[in-house]
Amino acid sequence: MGIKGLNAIISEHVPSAIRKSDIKSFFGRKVAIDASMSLYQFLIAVRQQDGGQLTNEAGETTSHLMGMFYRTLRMIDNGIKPCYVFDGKPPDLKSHELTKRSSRRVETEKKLAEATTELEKMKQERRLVKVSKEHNEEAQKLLGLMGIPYIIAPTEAEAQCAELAKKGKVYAAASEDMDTLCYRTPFLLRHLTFSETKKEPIHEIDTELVLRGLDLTIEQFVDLCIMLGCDYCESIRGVGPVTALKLIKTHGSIEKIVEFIESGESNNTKWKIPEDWPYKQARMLFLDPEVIDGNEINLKWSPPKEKELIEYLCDDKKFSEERVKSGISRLKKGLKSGIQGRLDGFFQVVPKTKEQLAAAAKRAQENKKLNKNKNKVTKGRR
DNA sequence: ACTCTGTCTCAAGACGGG
DNA sequence: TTGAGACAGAGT
DNA sequence: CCCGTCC
Repeated sequence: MGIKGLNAIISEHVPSAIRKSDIKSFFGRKVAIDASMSLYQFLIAVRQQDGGQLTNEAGETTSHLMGMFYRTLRMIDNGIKPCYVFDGKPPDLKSHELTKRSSRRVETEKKLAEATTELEKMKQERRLVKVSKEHNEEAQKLLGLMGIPYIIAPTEAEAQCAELAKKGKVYAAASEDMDTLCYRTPFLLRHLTFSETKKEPIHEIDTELVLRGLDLTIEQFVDLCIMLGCDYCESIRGVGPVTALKLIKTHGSIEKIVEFIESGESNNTKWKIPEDWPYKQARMLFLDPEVIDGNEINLKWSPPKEKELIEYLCDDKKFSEERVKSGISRLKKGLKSGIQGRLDGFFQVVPKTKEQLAAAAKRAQENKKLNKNKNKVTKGRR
């Protein structure tokens, strides 16, 4: 999941592509969210003292519903209209990664069985967390009752989120996952959820500014990400972020880099290109992912189905009726104020004038130089 | 001196009462 | 699981 | 802010 060290590269080389802002500045915006990723976080994080998940009387897990319900409310309160995107089938290339993960699971299961202390059991249990079909379906049911739209992506949710943003159906993709940039989402929002309450402001990453700032085409950027390390294939051992960027800059593509290394010109014997390296397929998964055409998608935010929502959450899942009812009124209120929401699409399709883009790129370049000069700066805290 | 690797750590949600 | 940050150690 | 509760 994600691209290793990409965040660090962007912060260092193109800090101006990351705009930091308050959640309020997204009022009226629509955003696409990777649902499966959220569910995973909730399942891991929403726990009780004893480390167990929240459940109803029948012992069915409710952590994911809890998280999804309140996080969604929180966004609605702030005038943000979320659309959730669920993962479809993972692409074949990911199966290597996935089998690795499942063999790790088997080991963890063994350790769990052998675990003696409660603490040890808890630790292993957390590692075993997986988003099941049921979790996904329950979350979809919840969203349906809340009147929040969702989409089931053909493959990767991130790719579909980016597609929605590209076609102006939403303003941005909201995710912690940097690989959303590889799908060329106009904007990526990080920390959208835990701003306000927590420390960090929301980071809004502008993909075009990243490309211009690094002076790479999208193809080169994707190649860079593959070399940094992605989910789809190996990277070249011994080549870290610094070298990867240098190589892409001087050679322009992985093809050329492979040629360069194999020809021996690099007078560097240690770098080993992975065998049968499927970087071309990986590249295509980023450049041309399987998605539903955004133009065919019509996102609708509807009033909540009050009675059924109470039945589902309170009767079935044992949520507090008082809280759910208050949630319902928050939903209705948020929906009303959202009617005159911003027209995300309009400004996206014809994004910025050339002048604006050029000015922004220039700023990025200048920033880059500045940053280079003050080597070893203490990381800005706040 | 620089870069990369490996190993360690920690936290991960949302909310509110005190 | 991820990601980040910190740090040690090895290779160039 | 800390720390317990939510289910």
